[in-house]
Amino acid sequence: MRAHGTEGGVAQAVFRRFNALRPLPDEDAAALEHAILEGLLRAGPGEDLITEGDPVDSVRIVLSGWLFRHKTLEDGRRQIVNFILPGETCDAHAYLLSTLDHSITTATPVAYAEIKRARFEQLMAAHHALAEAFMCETLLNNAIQREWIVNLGRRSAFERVAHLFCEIFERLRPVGLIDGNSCSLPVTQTDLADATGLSVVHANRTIQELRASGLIVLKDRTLTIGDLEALKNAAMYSPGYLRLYRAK
Amino acid sequence: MRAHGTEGGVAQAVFRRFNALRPLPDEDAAALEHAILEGLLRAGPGEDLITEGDPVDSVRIVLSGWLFRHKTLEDGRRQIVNFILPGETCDAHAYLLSTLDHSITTATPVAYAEIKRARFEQLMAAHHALAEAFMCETLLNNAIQREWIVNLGRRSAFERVAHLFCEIFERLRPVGLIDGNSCSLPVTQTDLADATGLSVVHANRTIQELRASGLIVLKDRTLTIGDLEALKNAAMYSPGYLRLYRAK
DNA sequence: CGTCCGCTTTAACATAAGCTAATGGGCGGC
DNA sequence: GCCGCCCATTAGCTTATGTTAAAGCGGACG
Repeated sequence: MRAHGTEGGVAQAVFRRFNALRPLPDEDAAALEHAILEGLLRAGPGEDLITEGDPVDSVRIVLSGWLFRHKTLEDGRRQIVNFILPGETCDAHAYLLSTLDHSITTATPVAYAEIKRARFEQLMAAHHALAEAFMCETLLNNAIQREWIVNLGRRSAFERVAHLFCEIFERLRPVGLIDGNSCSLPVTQTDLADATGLSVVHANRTIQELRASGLIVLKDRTLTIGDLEALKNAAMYSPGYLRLYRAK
Repeated sequence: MRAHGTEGGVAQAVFRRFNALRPLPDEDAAALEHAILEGLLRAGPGEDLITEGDPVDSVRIVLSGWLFRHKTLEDGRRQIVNFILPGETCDAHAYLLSTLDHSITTATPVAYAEIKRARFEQLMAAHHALAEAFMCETLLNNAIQREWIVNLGRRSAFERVAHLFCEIFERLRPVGLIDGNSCSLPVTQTDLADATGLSVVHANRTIQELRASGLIVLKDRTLTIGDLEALKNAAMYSPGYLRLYRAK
């Protein structure tokens, strides 16, 4: 399994992430941890956590495993709209709009915590820094989605896939899920195609191209990036939008 | 929400919009109106309100006019990431992340209100419903951006442009800016191309196609949609993500 | 009252990416 | 140990969209 570095309980990824995004006072962190421990759940791979149009009345925080948000057109065309990585929150505040406009499906086995709306709101009211941190989580998610729009609208297939790999790598870094220059990439090429707006065939061609140019190794669901700067250049990746600074 | 938005105050669009999205108690509406009136500003067309990387320390609410959010790659490729229409908020809470990850530029003359961070936070603290309403504003913006990702990733040029037109029409409706089956569309075809991830030439071809199929008339910056249902079908538009219900 | 300029439109050609289909490889079930 | 299934890969062909270039068009302005 993954070597998680320092000991830190099931919610370690969550706190590493908040630490990189917006550090929490001890007291607030403790309150959140408490709430998380109350609502631990698990899901297998390929499970729908929530489906487009479903009512939302809780907040889910991912402790381990990958999920993705996606929407599907009537005729079956599917677009993955974001990945949800360990430490990230599925739908902070989403209950305010009653229903979700997209579906969330697990890519791997997932451990997560479910906090009911009332409990969550009580927590936010009592802990201002926590409320701000979750707000930041939502804003960051927003920023990532904007970058995806740029990716789909203005980057070539090659750049798109390269960009996605850079982003995932940088998002896994603060939660301690990269190992040297490698990280796990537990999704199929079909998923990558649906995330980059490409056909599976072309996604595969593009990955071959990335391999051929020596920028990546992708084998056994493990991504290795020899020269991250080179990959970022190839992707026209401009740092900053992720705002995950204080990471160690 | 009695007097606010019903008569022609400057902030009418704002209150109509909140009324459709998440109605405000009179008291909260009054407090917001007060804050808006304190910070009235204007900008000409083609002005950058804020540029990628700039620090943010206020919230801007658009009273009239169009703007767009955009990001530009090093080599000049530009992607419009969203339009900001009358009644919408530029960057609620964005100050939490210190700087903005994209630029905001006016497409037309714009009237807006600027509320300083401290003032805004004080307002949110004192008026819970207002805080929730702005939260909804952010969430809705998020939902729109997800739909744009689907648009760019999985819809054809024809569907994309059709979809954008449907969305704009539906977003203008609750603020009272549609007139029968027409609305203003004060942007160039270059802008439409940058919003749909197309080249200008192809955007133009696509608009011709939409005209030829009788779905739209676009002339003098005015968009007319003869049969909105037909256009929605052509666009594979699925309602719901906008959540602008209670509109009259 | 002509010229410049920004925007739209058209044309001709180039190419990135889609589609269909077939093959191969690994792995679990029987 | 063989079968079937999911996933990755390759090939061959089609097409949607990009690119470059040039022309039309109306308004602003001197």
